[in-house]
Amino acid sequence: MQITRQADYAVRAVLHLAQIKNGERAATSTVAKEQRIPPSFLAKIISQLSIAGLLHTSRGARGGVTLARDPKDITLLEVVEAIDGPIQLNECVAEGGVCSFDDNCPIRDVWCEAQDELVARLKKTDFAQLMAQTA
Amino acid sequence: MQITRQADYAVRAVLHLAQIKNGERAATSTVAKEQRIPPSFLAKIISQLSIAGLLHTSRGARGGVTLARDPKDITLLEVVEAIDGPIQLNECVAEGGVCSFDDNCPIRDVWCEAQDELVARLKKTDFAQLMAQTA
DNA sequence: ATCCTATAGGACAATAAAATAGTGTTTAGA
DNA sequence: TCTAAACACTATTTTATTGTCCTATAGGAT
Repeated sequence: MQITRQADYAVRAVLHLAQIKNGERAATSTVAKEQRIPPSFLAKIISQLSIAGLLHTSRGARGGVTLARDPKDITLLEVVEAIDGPIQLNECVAEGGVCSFDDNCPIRDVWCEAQDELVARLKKTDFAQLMAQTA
Repeated sequence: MQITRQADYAVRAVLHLAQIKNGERAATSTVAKEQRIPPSFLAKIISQLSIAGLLHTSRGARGGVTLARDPKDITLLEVVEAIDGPIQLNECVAEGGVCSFDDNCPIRDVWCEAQDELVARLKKTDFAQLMAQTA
């Protein structure tokens, strides 16, 4: 019942990028150092975030990473789900509906509700808000 | 970001016991069969729930398991935490405060809030409520 | 007393997932 | 063209999860 280290790193990395003025590029290695993330681990995370369309990367000398959108248009939920996949508090709470019990299983219901609440909260939290709190 | 199978099994087992009239004892093997839980796995789960004080066990012939309290006095949170340990959405959200960053880390804050909300919901859900929904 | 049944609990196996390291390739700016 | 940086793999290490199995032990019932 915890997000992975990867997702936490991803959130910190995105917040770091959001805090750079003028949307300048930052090297993965720099982000890694400042956020204390194992560099080669962060590389993979950056890659996934890029595939998810959350940030742009550019290769070559003076290359680096930037946010693909305005911080206020990136939600915590997007970043977490890009890394950890969709949030699912219990196995039976899935699209396919793998629950082998009743359709009106009370256990499934309560997890669905709790999950919806959590997802809603993460969805309404964007990175502009997170930045504001630091200052 | 998911409760373990163990915790899910525990919840189903407790709900099963709650549904037995007159608080009669049920054998672990019976519960296992009806809830489709691997029997020897359930034995260990039952043991943990017993240590946590959520249910009473009695050995010997015609022994079995009963709830230690009224279903309405057992919360979903208690059962889940008895098995999975305290709910912690992110590593930095812990008692010791292992977060190596600022005290006012915005990331930590948002996870704390989301976690509090989730915990509150699980705490206010008791097994009498869950039973009511089945009927 | 002595069966018989059911919990208690430890050892251990099989996956699975998470976290990290490493290595070479490709790209593009200076 | 040299170099810095992302990219794409692969491998390794560690830890958690999900079980199984086996033996001990307690306690009713006869």
